[in-house]
Amino acid sequence: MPEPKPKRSGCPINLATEVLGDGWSLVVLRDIMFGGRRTYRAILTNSLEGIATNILASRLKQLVENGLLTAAPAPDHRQKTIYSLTEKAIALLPAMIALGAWGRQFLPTEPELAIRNQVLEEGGRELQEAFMAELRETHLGIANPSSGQSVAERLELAFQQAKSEIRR
Amino acid sequence: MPEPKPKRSGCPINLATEVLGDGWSLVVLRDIMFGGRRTYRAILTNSLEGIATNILASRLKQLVENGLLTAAPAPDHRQKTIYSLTEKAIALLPAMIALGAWGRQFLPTEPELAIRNQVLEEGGRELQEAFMAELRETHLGIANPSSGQSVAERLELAFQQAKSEIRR
DNA sequence: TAAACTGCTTGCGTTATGCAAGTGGATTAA
DNA sequence: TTAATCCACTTGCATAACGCAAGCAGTTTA
Repeated sequence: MPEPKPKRSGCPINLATEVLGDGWSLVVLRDIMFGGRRTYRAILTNSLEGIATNILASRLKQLVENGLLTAAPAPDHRQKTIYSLTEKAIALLPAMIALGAWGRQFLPTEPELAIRNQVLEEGGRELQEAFMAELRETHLGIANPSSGQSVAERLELAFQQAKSEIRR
Repeated sequence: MPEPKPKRSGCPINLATEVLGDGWSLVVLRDIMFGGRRTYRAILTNSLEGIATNILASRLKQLVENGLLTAAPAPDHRQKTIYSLTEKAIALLPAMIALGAWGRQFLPTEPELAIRNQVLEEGGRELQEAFMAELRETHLGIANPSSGQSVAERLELAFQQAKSEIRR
């Protein structure tokens, strides 16, 4: 059995850094959380930043080991692996939104790539909770009683609108 | 003149990761922001995680290059460098609090190291704003009209209380 | 039965990290 | 005045991580 490697310290910021403090973990989680990618191939071929195959494999493995993802074979294709967010990963949403809001304010973001984050930030705690409930339904199978247009749909719509506005 | 190196993408999460996505940047910022360290030596000798000298030097340089810190010689000691947070770094506070809250919930944090984060999270937006105003006064020289006990003092008090409670 | 798809692994060169020691200027104490 | 200490690093070197391109083995589809 793999014993947990010793932690540098018990400070929450440090521990979060030890889990997520590399160049790819948050980007992979973003693609699963906001982009709806569920497989190695889906992440790889749609990767905006061009993640390398070995890096993606190692990150997925690490995220599973750290309890942020679970892996299960696809029902229709034994070799295909479906990755699901855990509650631990879904609970990262507020931090990701805060980090994205900071990025939008201080870093040279592109509007159509920032729009999902903007919608979620402006939607406040209510919209964030609704999105987390959707993620829990999609990834954990926890029934979500909310009705009407899903947050995921709203995000996708905003993204498409932003894209078309930029093209003209 | 140093031309900016090409970004992997204009996504806010990715850009934030490119700036902060390593094992030390957030930890150094934490020590300056919450620990009140202002010099290389102060960070190094109090480092909970035992940062190496060359890594600290390279991170400080990087953080200055990325506009999160400014460096100025100390008035009493020409060789001593005082680092100050920029507005860009102070604006990271909400994200750091959110990340710390996540760490407290899902990672094996130690109570006395988590208490500052907890106080700030439970204090809500109001306390966060008050602390940011204090940081702006301390690091940017922007007058802070607020009176009474400072947030920094409250955090320190909570930390000392947590420490003494643990020792018995 | 072959082609395409699946999730990887492997080799290899480059870059980053980590440890220990050293450097050189500034300040302080005897 | 001189020695010790403080200050912010740098340097050398070993190890680990990253990044690119290619390859691989099982699965499914045409």
